Amino acid sequence: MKKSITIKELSKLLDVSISTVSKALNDSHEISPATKKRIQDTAKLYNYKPNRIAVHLKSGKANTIGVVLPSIKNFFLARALRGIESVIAKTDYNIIISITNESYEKEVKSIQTLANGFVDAIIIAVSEETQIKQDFTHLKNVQDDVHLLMFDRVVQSIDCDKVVVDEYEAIFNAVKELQSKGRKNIALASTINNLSVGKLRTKGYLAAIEGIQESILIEGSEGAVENEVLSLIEAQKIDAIIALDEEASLASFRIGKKKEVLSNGKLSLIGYAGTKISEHLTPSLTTINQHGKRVGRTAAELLLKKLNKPLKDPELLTVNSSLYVRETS
Amino acid sequence: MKKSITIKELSKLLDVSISTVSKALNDSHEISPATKKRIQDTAKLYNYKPNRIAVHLKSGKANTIGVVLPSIKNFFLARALRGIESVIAKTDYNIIISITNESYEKEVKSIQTLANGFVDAIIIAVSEETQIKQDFTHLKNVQDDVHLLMFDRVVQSIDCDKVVVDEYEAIFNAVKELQSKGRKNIALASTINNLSVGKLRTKGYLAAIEGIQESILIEGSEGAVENEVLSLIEAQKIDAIIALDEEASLASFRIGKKKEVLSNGKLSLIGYAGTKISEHLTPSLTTINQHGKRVGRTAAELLLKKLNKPLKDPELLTVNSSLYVRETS
DNA sequence: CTGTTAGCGCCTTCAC
DNA sequence: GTGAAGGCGCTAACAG
Repeated sequence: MKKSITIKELSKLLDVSISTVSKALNDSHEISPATKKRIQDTAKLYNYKPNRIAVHLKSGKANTIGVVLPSIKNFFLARALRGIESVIAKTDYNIIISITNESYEKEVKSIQTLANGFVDAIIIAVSEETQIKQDFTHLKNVQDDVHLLMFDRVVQSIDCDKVVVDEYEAIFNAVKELQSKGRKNIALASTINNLSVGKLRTKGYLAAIEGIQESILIEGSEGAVENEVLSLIEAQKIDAIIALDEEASLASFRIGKKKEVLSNGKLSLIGYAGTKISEHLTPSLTTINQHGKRVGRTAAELLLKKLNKPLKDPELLTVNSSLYVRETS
Repeated sequence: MKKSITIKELSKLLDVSISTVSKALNDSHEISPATKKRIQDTAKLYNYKPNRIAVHLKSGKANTIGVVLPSIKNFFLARALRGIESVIAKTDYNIIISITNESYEKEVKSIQTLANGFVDAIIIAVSEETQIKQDFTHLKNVQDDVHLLMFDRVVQSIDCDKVVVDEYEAIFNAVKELQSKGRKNIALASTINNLSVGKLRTKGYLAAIEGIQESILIEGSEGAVENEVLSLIEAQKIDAIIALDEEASLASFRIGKKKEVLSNGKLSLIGYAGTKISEHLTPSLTTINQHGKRVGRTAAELLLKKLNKPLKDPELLTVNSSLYVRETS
């Protein structure tokens, strides 16, 4: 930790002015080739690197994009992150990630850390706690400082660019698919009824069963879902489950497997889960795939576009999901 | 994006000096309660927030720790990250994460982004490509600017704080465990023979079979491992596999399952994989658990300690892993 | 109690 | 072709 050399020190060393060094290092035409070389050489020798903080303060541009995620355990968010990265990597922007662990407080802190100078723009998927609390002032305020883009977990009342998934339609279609196969008692299992996306999916389910069957809602913690699924199966009240998230999907799967109704066609199960685990389950799990990577790419591309011409109105882009039919349906 | 208000603007607005505003906002005792309130009130009104970049440039302290990870798909690294966060969250440091996707180039870029002013310290697990390339100059140089701590994927030749897992012993013990159960033809499957940790694990394996059996090394891509496992099983050349990473574990699992040797005791399998998937496999997978979260916590705690008194010599801490015996062994 | 000044590291007119 | 000066937003002596 001997601290990098500065332009000032370099100027003293070479007995030239600070501005000469600066210009030489920026390859200005105002400096003679001779001194330019002399300066650049010693700069290299001393391993000079411009202090980004100073450059940033001076230029007012961070050249950095902040990505705020509630979790990275979440396979969808992890894929979305990769999508974002794959796009940003081709530009001269840097990416900085902050994880909120679904906490409101951490989200506020993250946003403030990033916004006040660190980054030019923020891509965020709002945390669960924030969506429960319904307090979005930190998100509103941050728009003063940086360009804001939300994806997946989106706040309606905030006017900014957004990229979402066709939650409603995806579930609606999945239910229709089950119905077309003769399923008449389709339950919905969810541990994410606090999330905007969870609510949208539930609406899609309700719309699809409208006039066909009564709704069977299984909501709560992973354990609660397990218990309720168990009693519903034992009472033979259901012949299919749509699970809205990985926890609910695996909980339903475990019970279905234990009760031996998954392989013999007594119970269909469509869930949300990562490809790897879905394929390795026995029987393998039919899932709704939200194309996280594409969502991330779309978000990053939209952001870059807006960063270039910030004038335009906010946009809302939707990425369609698709059903990956495997053995449980 | 109307740009946050600055102290200067505030001072003009209130017709006091810049430093008075600064002091008032920092709750200095030098300022009279009356003006202090007046200033703080209008600051709040205009939603003033200090520009962190300027504070940072001034103080020379970023109050931020950078975490550089090769991947977040990797369950161990994801858990380690959570461990790091859980410790840092209790301090007033912020965390900033950068993902290298196992790329040397991205690692260099990440380090440079972070080091030149952004952060006070860097916690890194080196990327695969870097370990193949064996070019560590960027890591050596960065030590001029920030405190460096490596974990898991560690570079021997660099003198810094390190937190590692007992790779050698863990495998050694796992092999001994298999041998004690009568296994005589234990193969090693790995897609990570490029990594330092992979090499260490292989050494542990070789030491454990020394004088007992010939080594059976299955190395390469996930597909290559699949093929080789298949032919070894068909030739009845092996009765156990130790797989060094999730890909090799799942590849071995798939083949073992397909050939129906996993449930009837013909083939034992010990792997590395996340708890969730390991438990959901049928049969469930015996794994070596490296306690990623504890590794992360240990790393963060060590770093904080060093950040307080930077004088002391680098330390090397080891976190022991444990065997989670499930159905495949 | 309030204000002036200097400076963090860099870049950028504007003089010379 | 080179250098001096000012300023990005903020803090911290030091004066008053």
